[in-house]
Amino acid sequence: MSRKLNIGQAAAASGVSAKMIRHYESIGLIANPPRTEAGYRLYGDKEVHVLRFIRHARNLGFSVKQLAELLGLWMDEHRPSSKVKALAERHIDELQQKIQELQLMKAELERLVHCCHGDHRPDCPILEQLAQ
Amino acid sequence: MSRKLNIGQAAAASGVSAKMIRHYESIGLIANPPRTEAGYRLYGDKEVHVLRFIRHARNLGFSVKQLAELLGLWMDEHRPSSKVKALAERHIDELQQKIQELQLMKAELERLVHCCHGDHRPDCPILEQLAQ
DNA sequence: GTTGACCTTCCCATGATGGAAAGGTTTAGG
DNA sequence: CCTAAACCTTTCCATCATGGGAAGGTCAAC
Repeated sequence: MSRKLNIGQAAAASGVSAKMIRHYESIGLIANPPRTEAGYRLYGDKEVHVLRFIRHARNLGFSVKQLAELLGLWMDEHRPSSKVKALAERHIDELQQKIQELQLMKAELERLVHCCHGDHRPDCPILEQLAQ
Repeated sequence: MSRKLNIGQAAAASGVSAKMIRHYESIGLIANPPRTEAGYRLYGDKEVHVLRFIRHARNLGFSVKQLAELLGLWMDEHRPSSKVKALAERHIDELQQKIQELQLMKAELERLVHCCHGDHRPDCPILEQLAQ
């Protein structure tokens, strides 16, 4: 009883914008869906399921490239879960590296901000440090 | 005694790539430098100083837009340091928000990874969670 | 039967950075 | 003095994920 949805309805049902659905199709991440006679894309439950999977992975910060791998593993009945785990661990490492970068920036900025009076006078250790 | 540098030398002296120096010029972040008869850009100590300032600010994660503000304040003899401090604090907040986002992703991923056996079998809580 | 809300494709923009092509200049070595 | 290497110039294209908008076709409701 799963009647087909057009792209707007599929977007609403999956949380992926229509714009991005078309984009994912154009880069080959998802299959070309069937069309109506007028050319409207039609999505069934299965396609919406894939789109939701994509949204969840994107929410966890996976790149589209990693997404392609994840989708491949998801579709593969014979995947070893070790591959999925390794992929996720690689991503965790990337996230950690990014977090650390940002934390270093933040710590340095906080140090500078604590040194700055922040009043009407022009003297400012922040600018001085940037100018070195 | 500050002889003029061409763009490659200015890049080496400031740590900003020649490519980016031209880019900053094209978007109006820095002034158009004088040129030789052949059209080569020429940079003096002052310009290199500005470029170093830019690099330091970029290293702290300031956007080019914020950079324009920072440069304006740096040049302004009558700036109130409160403005610089406010700008920096705004940036700290942005960094913190980004850090938190990434930390949430990482925490969720770690939770999933800990549930996954990571062996030759296909069963994988990570994929199951993504598929929901 | 018209209007509004969809859909289609195509092009452009973001932000910071790099690559490469096609052509001119300068410099060092022979 | 000539040539080759190492510069410089501009212009275009690419990244990555996303959105905006235009121009035009379609569908549903009143």
